This record gives sequence, structure tokens and C-alpha cells, in this order.
Amino acid sequence: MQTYTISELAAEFGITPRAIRFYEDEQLIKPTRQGQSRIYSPRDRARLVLILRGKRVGFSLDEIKEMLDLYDVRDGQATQLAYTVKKFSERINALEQQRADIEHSLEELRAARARLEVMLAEKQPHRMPANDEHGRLIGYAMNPGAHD
Amino acid sequence: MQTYTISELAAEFGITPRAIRFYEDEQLIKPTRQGQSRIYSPRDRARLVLILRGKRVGFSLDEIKEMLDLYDVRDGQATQLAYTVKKFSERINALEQQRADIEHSLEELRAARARLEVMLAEKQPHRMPANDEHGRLIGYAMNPGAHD
DNA sequence: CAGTGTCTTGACGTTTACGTCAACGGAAGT
DNA sequence: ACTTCCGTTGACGTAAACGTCAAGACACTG
Repeated sequence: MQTYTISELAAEFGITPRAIRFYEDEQLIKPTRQGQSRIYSPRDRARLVLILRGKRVGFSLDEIKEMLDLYDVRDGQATQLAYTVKKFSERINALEQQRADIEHSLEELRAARARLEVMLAEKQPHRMPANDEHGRLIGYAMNPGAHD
Repeated sequence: MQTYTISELAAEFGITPRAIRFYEDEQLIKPTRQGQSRIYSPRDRARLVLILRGKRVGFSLDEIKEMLDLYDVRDGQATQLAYTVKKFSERINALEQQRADIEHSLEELRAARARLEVMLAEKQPHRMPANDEHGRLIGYAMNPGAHD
């Protein structure tokens, strides 16, 4: 079966071996050993992918660990199924909120960029509105909607 | 004109006054003073909204400050317009990547939850596949795609 | 005018997620 | 046998983003 060394994974994902060992300290991955050295299976690699993606979307390592543990539900813990489902739903809601935040941010950034490009095209750095005291930036309403 | 106290804003956004003062220390907002106390304008409030949203989508305060400063472009800095546009584009790319990450995570969480709910419905915590060594979780392929 | 409440400025503590040595262990090449 | 590469385990350092007192400044209220 395919295996990986720690530096192989580190190079592949653009992180340091130190980080990977840290994830092990925090119980997020449990590679086997060959003597003293760590050996990573495809499953360990897959967990690393989930860890890094989780980080990119703003989860803490503790939260990611909880999610990975929830994936690891087995027969013995079957009584906790309802709790697990609830936790998953919470995560899903959080992510959907976050996606909405990102949509907002993207809208604003694109609109602001468009205006900047117009100014660039005009090549005339004359008077421009800049921002006023009513919560508008570069003439574009910030549209402060939901904030929780 | 409408104004706010620090604790009003803190309560409204579910954060502490300490955090708001911290944002001021870091030059993200610059409220006026009435004697000793801080007074926040609608524009300050709007900046707070952007700060908190930025945090939710994973930006650091330094990055958020940079973005706010970029919004604050004025005539004198018109020569930096091209740089500003570039920075905005970078942010947009980062956010689009992040949105894709979220879509992935949502897919996985929903699929996993669906399987858990089936198990709950069966009410029979007998044998289940759990996860194997090939990178599958609860019988559902993790589909580790792009990782940068 | 004592008390209560809300504000202020330090100053230090804390958590998260690693970075950065230091010192050592085996395998591999010469 | 000696060096050169990985790899390992501590141990300590660090940056970000506040939390947590402490001590004082005002405004009001009874």
C-alpha cells in the first residue's frame, strides 16, 4: 500500500513537518511507526486534506478534531448518533453563514474594483467622492446587513 | 447625526468593548471623542461591520486594515490605483478559493449527516462500515481534490 | 456627598498554531 | 569510520487577538 514520509506530505501541502507533528500531538492524525520514523497512509493524507481545508474555512484545530472524531463514529458510540447529527447540522449552518459572508465580501470587492478601474481608465485623477460619513466607501454603499 | 457609545456597539455586535478599543489601537477605526469618552459615527459602525465580516471569512486584522485603507484611497494616492486594483483582485481570488472550500466541506458534511440519519432511522446500531484505510469516511469518499 | 454606573488608560495574562533551535538516532554514500 | 541526510524528541519563543484585572475620571442619583 502507498505510504508517505513526513517531509513528502509537508512538501506536497506546502507546510512544515513541525506542523504535521503538531497535528499528531493534538490527536488529529495517528500515523504508524517504522522504528522511530512516522509512516503516513493514504487515509492519514486524506485527513490532512480535511485539516487544511478546515483551516482555510476558519475552523480551529479543536473544531476540526471534533469533526474528524464525529466522522469516526463506530458501533459502540451508536447511542450518540443524535448528538452527532446535531453537531453536523451546526457546522453546516455555520458554513452557510460563512458562505453568505463571502458572497457579500465578493460583491463589495468587485464593485470597488470596478470603480477603481474606471478611475484608472479615465487616467484623470481629478475629484472623486471618496467616502463620506454615511457608511459609503468610494461612492459604493457598504450595505451593512446581517451582522451575526 | 446618529452616534453610538462603545458598549452600545459591543452589545449590538456581541463583542466586548475591549475588542473595539483594540481595533482602534490597531488603527482600524478612529472614533471621535467627547471629553474622555469615545463617540462612534454610522461610518465607524459600518467599518465595524466590515471588520467582523472580514474576521468571519478568515482575514487577519492586518489584512482587514489593509483593505479598509485601500477603500480609503483619495486623490493624492491616485498613482497607487493600479496597485490597489491588484490587491483587490488578490482578495477576490482568495475568497473564491475559500468559497470553493466551503462548498466541498458542505457537501461532505451533508452527505455524512444523511448517512447518520439513515442509521438513526434504522434504529438498529448493528454493523456499519465506519471508515477504512482508503480515505473514505463512513463509506463516503472524501474526494480529496485540490489542496492549495 | 457617598454610592452606582459607565467610561478611560495601562499592564499583564492567555490561547492558538505553530517556528526555532538543540541534541540526538539511524541509514546511506564514499 | 566519517560525513551527510533525513528523521526524532523536548524545550522554549512568538504573533495574533483579545481577556482580565487595577486604578482612576465623570455623570447621575438618592
